[in-house]
Amino acid sequence: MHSLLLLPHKTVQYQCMINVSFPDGASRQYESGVSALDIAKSISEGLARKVLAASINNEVWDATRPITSDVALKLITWDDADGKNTFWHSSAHLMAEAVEAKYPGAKFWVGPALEKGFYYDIDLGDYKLTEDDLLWLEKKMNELANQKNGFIRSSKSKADAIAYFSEKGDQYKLDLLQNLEDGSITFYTQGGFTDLCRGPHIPNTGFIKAIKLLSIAGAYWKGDEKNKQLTRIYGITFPNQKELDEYLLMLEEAKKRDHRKLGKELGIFTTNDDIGAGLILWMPNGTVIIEELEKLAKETEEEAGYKRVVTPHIAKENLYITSGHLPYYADSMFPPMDLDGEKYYLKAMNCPHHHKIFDAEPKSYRDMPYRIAEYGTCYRYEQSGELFGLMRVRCLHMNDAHIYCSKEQFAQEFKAVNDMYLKYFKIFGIDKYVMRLSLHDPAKLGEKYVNEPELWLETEALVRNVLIETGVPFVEVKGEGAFYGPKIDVQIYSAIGREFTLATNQVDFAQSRSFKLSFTNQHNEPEIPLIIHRAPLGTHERFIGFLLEHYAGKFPVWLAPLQVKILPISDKFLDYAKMVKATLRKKGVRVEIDERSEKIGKKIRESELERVPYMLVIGEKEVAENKLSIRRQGKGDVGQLTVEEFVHNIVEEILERKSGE
RNA sequence: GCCGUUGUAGCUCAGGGGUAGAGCACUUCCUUGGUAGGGAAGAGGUCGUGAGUUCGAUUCUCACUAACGGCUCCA
Repeated sequence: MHSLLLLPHKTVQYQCMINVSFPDGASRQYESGVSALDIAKSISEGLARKVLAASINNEVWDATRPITSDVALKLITWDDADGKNTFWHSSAHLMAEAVEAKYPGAKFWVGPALEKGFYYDIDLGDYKLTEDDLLWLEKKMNELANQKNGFIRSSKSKADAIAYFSEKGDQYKLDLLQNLEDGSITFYTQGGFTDLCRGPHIPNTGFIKAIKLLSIAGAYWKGDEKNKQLTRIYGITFPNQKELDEYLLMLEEAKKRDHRKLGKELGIFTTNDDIGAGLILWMPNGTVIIEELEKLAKETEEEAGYKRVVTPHIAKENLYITSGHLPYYADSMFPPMDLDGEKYYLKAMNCPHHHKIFDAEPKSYRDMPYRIAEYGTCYRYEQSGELFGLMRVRCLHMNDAHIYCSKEQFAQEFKAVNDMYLKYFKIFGIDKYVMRLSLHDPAKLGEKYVNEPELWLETEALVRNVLIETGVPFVEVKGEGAFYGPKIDVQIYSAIGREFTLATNQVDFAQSRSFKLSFTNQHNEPEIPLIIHRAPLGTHERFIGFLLEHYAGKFPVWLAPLQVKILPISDKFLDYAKMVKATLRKKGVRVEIDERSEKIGKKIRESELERVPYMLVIGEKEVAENKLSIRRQGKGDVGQLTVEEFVHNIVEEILERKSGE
């Protein structure tokens, strides 16, 4: 279809040959003006059918774009990230074409590819898009895809482009054009739709074989909430129906381990309209997990030389003026209670309270590092639309601690904290996370970040070094630091793919000064301490939300709300069951008996669904042999043990906090 | 907070201008059964809250509230 010989304008280039080298080191000669797709065809038709784009000297190009100089070429298919990217971005154009067909006059902002799928932000005027419209659009997209329309690239001068969109009255594309340089402006047309676009695109729409439009959302133009809200349509496409089906199935599976669903099913937490949005009621099963986590934290922190403190949930306004939180975060705090002319705030963080404890008694270098820890209850007035299950709430219990140390002690202390994180992650088997070194944004000094450019750079270097020494891979992100210093954030993803900070380890070079904190050093001089804010287990809310999804509700034995369920086959064996229960209870094991007169099959089914790690089946045989039939959740019958053996095993499993896998 | 969707029994959901239904769970009875649902009967709902339209609203309209999908935000 795109045979070189059928393109007469290329005949002038016939004499000129170019050298194309391939990833395997081979190279071949082609006529100048050849496209990557032509080259693929010259290798095999089958390959050509799979080529979505091409990497030309490490730049992704349209597979159909003529190549006129010596290049290093790599053909890009669906198996490459760039291939999917090109495919999904092209799908966004296809969707835009369908949208324009239904709503002539729709104005388009941007339509990028995502990690999974794509979206397009569109101004539909007063029209409100419905779910039914999505079905119509899907159908239209399939129809347009079947037309196998090529994505045709063309260049335009900036003046022409401006004229084109001025006539269309498209202020969005005109805005995009402002930042583009003349000579680099390209348009792509497929079928009846033309869009300003840098590309690249797949050869034609026919590659898109399976289409699903997922959701409609509002999105502020340019991500600024002061701007108009555009309509955003999310979708995903695949080169075949099978992959789409698999993807949709995977989405459904992910929803099954959503912590909100599991939290309800397993009796972990609830909320109530009369109490308020984002205010979590921990039910008995959730409370067991909270207490186990606190036990772990207390043991770990005690061993690491922390002392525990307890502080009230409210404080006077002046505290937050001193801390500097109020000007930055007043909107995120519950409004103050005004009492006798004095304003009291619910605390949104524990730091200022802890600073006052540090300051309560004079400190010398002998007291340093001074480490104080608290599972502190904080209240944050998150905007209503931001609340999300356990992950984003208005009352949270933070695994907080503050370490006050000298500059010399800092690196060691910071590293010890980092090591504590890694220790925890090993216990929980957490491996899918990203360590993020969150830095300040120099452009926002004095606005979002305390105006101490040198201290920023100095502490950022200290933190970076700790990360390098630890050997954990990390990414650096500007503009994510706290207002008082850089930090390491541990980023995780919820079952439905949302990103959250699970834990955080922060440096603070500012608040010591605000609070006039100091200690007397070896030279009998006052010295300002550095402060480390750390929360390796984050908050109970977010951490347990994460754990629910991480374990899909199947907690390891030490965390499981109910660890053992005894299932007598009939009530004739209740006495033996009660004896076993008492033995386990004495060892601190959380155990219950299912005394109902139900069949064993039903008792097993329900215990399995409750995710009880161990089920003990007791019948005539067990009583006669003084044994237990053990069933492990998810694994079925695992054989018989004596009561003593089982107790020994489970106690060890709990004490060592074994992962159970 | 913004855009959109939703709110019916403890849970999952059907229904619809004439005050409501299923399955599971629950209670009682029968059943005493060996590794993922034994049988029967019963009880349970101001249809999220408030107002409006109507002879009549759970159903239509509006406001509020909460949840959900996003955006923005996230100490």
